[in-house]
Amino acid sequence: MSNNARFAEVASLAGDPARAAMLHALMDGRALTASELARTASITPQTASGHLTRMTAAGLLQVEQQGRHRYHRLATPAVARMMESIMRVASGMDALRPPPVTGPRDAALRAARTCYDHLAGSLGVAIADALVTGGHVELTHDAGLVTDSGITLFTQLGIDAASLTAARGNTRVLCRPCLDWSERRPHLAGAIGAAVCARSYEAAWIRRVAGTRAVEVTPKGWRLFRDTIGVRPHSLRV
Amino acid sequence: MSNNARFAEVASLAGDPARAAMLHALMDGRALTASELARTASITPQTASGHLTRMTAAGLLQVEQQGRHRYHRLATPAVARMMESIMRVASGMDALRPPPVTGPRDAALRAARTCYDHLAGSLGVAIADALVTGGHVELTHDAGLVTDSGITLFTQLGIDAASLTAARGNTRVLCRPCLDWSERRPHLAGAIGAAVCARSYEAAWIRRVAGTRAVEVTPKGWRLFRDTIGVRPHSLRV
DNA sequence: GAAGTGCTTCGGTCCAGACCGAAGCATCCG
DNA sequence: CGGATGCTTCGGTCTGGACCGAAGCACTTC
Repeated sequence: MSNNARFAEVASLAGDPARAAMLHALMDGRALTASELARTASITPQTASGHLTRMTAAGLLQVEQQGRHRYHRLATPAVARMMESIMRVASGMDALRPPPVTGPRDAALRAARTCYDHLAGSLGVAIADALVTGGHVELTHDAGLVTDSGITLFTQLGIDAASLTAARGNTRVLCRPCLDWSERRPHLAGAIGAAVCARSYEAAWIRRVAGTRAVEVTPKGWRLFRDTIGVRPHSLRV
Repeated sequence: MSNNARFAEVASLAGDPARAAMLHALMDGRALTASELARTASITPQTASGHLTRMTAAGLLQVEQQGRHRYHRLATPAVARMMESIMRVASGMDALRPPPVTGPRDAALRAARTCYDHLAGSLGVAIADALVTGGHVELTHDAGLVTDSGITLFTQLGIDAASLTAARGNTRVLCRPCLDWSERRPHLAGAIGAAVCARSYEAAWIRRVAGTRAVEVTPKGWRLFRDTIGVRPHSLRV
């Protein structure tokens, strides 16, 4: 199959509303069963099965059999990044068009959600802002860098930032900015973003809201984000 | 229209072979006429016209009337990034599957091409490698950083790297790595990548190959890439 | 073994949309 | 002005694929 045909196949797989809904449901990195996915997409199991088979064959999904359940997850982080980049175009971020009217159903998602493996939404942006303001991270739309003071802070949070220098003799801890489709400003992604998110679950600073990508911040989490990271409450729209 | 519907619309626009071909033809950042795009997609002008209207309405393309020609270009860099990220998934980079067999028609593209606003392919990767080896750039899969020696080198090449520090009181010049779908390794993107590419055209180190995204390196360019940047010829597959 | 649950395969319906021919507007040129 | 060129709109055909009901298969539980 030619490059162009493979490209079109992948894009068109993401381009069906039912499949898009299923892919979105998987954007938090968890693995869901076929029936759960069918429900979120509001289609019958047999229709969902067809979709899932095609997406797995094309390399978008990975499936794992467990008893009589089949758990589906995004095959690679690259798929999550692709979803993000499509969302960004779809949200018309760069257009002059006014921001879309948002229903109340989106509120929780806009406040705080996961973006595959890191935090996004108002919370994600506020954390990134606080880190920049505190001089712990330098961030452009292209890339990001953890400063020495940042390494200290992350260590204090229980994240071994220094070990994330990664590959090819780098001395600096770099991180990836990810443009937030709801906030239209960058938040922290990459290895550091993933580590912050993982640690936040582990230490119970945040917890999942059942059935969505939204997360909620625990009282303990509020204190920590405010006192240790320096998140300004008024910068959050919750 | 709901978020999910807008997402699906954008993805499905990219998911038609004819439209995908047109979008690919625009990936070098130039603006092409409707008939040129119709030809590259092997469809009639009236069919192309419909496609172009839809893509423009959805914010994927921007159109500029000039006499009786209508020039179409990608609306924003975000669209180009979206295309890249879909290509990456489509190329199955992360899968264990062996690299796809490539026809001779791809050879020029694989050797050197533009990726919207920067250099990619074997050439792009070789330049990135040389910069890393020379200690001019630090690069992970997440982000990149131009070192002091890099700033000196870029200045010497006629690129004012220091002015690219960008926004929010950053002191460091950061850059974005972009995973190459043909080489499966990162090359230099972001502001620095774009500046290198633009300067390369300006100084005639490279030139476009008519009708494709492929570029060819001029003799002058070979010398410069080898002697000044330190590109090792054997690392290029041309 | 029998019954229940999760998932897939098969068969058939139905519709969105990709496509082209023909015709209609613009714009440019002689 | 008249003819050529670039692009769009209109009308009609046709196919891919999304969808569901029914049936079949796999696994689990009683």
